[in-house]
Amino acid sequence: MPRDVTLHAVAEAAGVSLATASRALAGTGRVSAQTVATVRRAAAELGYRVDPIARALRAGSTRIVGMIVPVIGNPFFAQLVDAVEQRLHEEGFELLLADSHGELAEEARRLAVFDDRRVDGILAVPSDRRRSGPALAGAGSPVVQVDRTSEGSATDAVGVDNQVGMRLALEHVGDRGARTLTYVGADDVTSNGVERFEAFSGLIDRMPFEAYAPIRGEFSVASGAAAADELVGRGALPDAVVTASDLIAFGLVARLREHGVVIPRDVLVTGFDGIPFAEIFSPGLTTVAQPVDAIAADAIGFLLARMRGDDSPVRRSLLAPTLVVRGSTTRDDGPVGTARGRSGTRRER
Amino acid sequence: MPRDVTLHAVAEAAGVSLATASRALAGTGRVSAQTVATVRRAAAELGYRVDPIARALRAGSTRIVGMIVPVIGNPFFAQLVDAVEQRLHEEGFELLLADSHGELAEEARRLAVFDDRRVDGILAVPSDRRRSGPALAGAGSPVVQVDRTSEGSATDAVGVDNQVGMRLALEHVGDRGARTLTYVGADDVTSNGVERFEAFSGLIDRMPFEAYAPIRGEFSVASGAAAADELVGRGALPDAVVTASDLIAFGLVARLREHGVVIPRDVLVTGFDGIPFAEIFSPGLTTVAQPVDAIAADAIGFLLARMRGDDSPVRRSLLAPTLVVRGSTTRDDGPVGTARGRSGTRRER
DNA sequence: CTGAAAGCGCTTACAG
DNA sequence: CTGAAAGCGCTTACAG
Repeated sequence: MPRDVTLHAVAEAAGVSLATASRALAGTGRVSAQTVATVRRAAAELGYRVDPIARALRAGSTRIVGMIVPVIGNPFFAQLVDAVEQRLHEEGFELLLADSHGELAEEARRLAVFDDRRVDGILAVPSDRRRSGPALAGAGSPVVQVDRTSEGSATDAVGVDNQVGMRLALEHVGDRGARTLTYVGADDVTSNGVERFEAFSGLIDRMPFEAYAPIRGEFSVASGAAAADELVGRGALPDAVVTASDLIAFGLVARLREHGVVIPRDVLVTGFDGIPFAEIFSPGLTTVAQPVDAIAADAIGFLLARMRGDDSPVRRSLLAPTLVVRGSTTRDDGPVGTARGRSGTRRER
Repeated sequence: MPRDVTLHAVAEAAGVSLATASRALAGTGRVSAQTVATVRRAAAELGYRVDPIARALRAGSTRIVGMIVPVIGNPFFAQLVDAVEQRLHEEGFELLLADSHGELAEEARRLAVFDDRRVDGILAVPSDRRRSGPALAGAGSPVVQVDRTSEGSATDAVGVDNQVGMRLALEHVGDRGARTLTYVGADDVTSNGVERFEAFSGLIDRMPFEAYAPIRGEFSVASGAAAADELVGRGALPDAVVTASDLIAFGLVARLREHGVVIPRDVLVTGFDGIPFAEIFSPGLTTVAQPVDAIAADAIGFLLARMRGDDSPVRRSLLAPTLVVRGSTTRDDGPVGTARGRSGTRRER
């Protein structure tokens, strides 16, 4: 369908040329205040809205930002997309959303489409720490990596400070009396998988804990459930399990329950992310909550700056998370430890 | 940044005109097989990809579908967006996502942007049954309403069969021995709020239940929690609470627990939607699961047909949900009812 | 079957 | 400060 009211109509109504009308509306170039007023009035009366397609073809800017996430079905990414969409819209941009489903090839394909579509910028949650780099580096518009990073693509990045997060979780379970710990997290495919594990490992050496062999899989409920089986199979349970995501913690707790292990009575459990569901989970999940809105704001701030041509050195913003304490680490009968000693309670199903 | 390889370059390499190159690539018009092959080879060698912006300006089609949801943070909509994005991509379309945050004005604004952007079609989850109509009816491209419907906009619609869903829930709790029921759902602002309530009301008259006064708020955890307070305040609890969404059920169960009411021992509870979280909730939530993939597929099917010019009568597709039985309605000690009689167990906090 | 030309609706040097 | 003109990269009548 043809446009109803074009710039041509506005120019005609205002009695000026197409060029002047364009400049008056855009507020660019030297145009008399008088002319600007006349043109703007005409545009308003006619209900003129610039055609983004024509502008994009000519000016090269689409005012669209592409965002690619591993999977929108993960509540954490849903929260992130929500925050991003809102802020982007405030800035006058639209969001083109793509889901890589964690697949590298799909990710590359979607990034290529972003290029074809001439998005002005890209927000990417890379699917693979070591292999997402090339596709990101090859993008035709500025890229900001969000939540996760990949090697080999020197772009701005915004994410949570995993070091701080892990320390919060560890100090908390320590305060609650835990002495033996098991880490349940994700493998080395993602930066968060690596960083959270390394943060845990580094901190544990300087703290009065005994750490059992870590279990590493994926950021998923299923993976947490598998970890529960593994833990129970080992025999002695730790005082606490520190996980790398809320989904993992959910799966872990749910499966431990089936094994007859009661949280927090038998084991303390912490999550990571702070998704809304952690609050209504039973028991409420103590978790390291990410400042999602701040992450979105910073990421978009970086992206807008790059889009304006900012060529300052690449920067990485690490935002501090906060600990939200709930039932999964708090028991009515006070801190664990003294009462239970260092050996975990063994529960058979 | 200027395009690297344009149609012009392809035409030159193939030794044909721009027009012929365009037709050969599009597979439109009469072009000799020989020419088509030559042009396609040249395009492949040069790595040519059509510029969607230029094509859109000229041809009017963007191959972008806009989708507006009340809030992507709601796991049900996240699931829906996930399914839609996947299918749309299979069909060669991109997804422009907008979030109305349940506000009518925002919804209208986002729909206007979709028009400006010349999306080829719109998938909408209307925020208001009675007031979203005009904005939808005024859209410049085909619209399919998904999950919810609004009055006054005669568009295709796809959603779950609420009648079937409610019947599944009611028959199930009946089988489990419940005789007294309370409905906890959403108000009249959305079509699902109305339909689920009316389905409940209509069915209850023909079934051997005694229904207590319904409680209606929003499709949210907070609303479910408030309903729990209300229920407990009334004194006698029903044998079962049938809710209109999983989020409501979560809030309800979590708050009832704080009041000392144990599910399913004291009250059976059912949800609606079938979001992934229902499975790991404790107790697992028995819920009416929506066929999300089928809903997405149907919606996109309708939309594509309209985009192709199909002008058959407006149709509405109602997809049957299925019941997923979990712990919130199943107790080890068998059906309720006989043991507990018709009066609900009263629990004080 | 193929090509020359117009044109989608803007923006932006280039003149004046 | 303002206008005439070119052109972004395609598609599509219109001729032939």
